[in-house]
Amino acid sequence: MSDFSQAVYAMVRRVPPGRVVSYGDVAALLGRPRAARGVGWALSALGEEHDVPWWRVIGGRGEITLRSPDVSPALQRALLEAEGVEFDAAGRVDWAKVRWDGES
DNA sequence: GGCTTGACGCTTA
DNA sequence: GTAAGCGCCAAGC
Repeated sequence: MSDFSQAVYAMVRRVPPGRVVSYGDVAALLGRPRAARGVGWALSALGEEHDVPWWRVIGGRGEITLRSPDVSPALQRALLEAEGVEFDAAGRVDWAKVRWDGES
């Protein structure tokens, strides 16, 4: 496991319930503003054994963007809704409201 | 060391 | 507002 992936997991673990962050934001917090793809790759590499709330990481527009067959967008939406994150008719969250800026 | 793939993002048309 | 293209970074082969 590379330092970058480890840093990604550590950062995601810091995301409090009811808040979400974009791949680009996580990358930016790690010092790589353009490494959104790298963040996505790291999360896609997550195994069964982990305590990383990956569902709190969504696309830059506040919309869920998944590619993994093991996880459906509906599941991620359900997990977020369970934490108090509301979705609008377009399937997007109240970005300005639930966006985590890196502070506890 | 170089090419390909992928949970992304921004710019331009 | 939607669609397509280019650029970004990390990991696997």
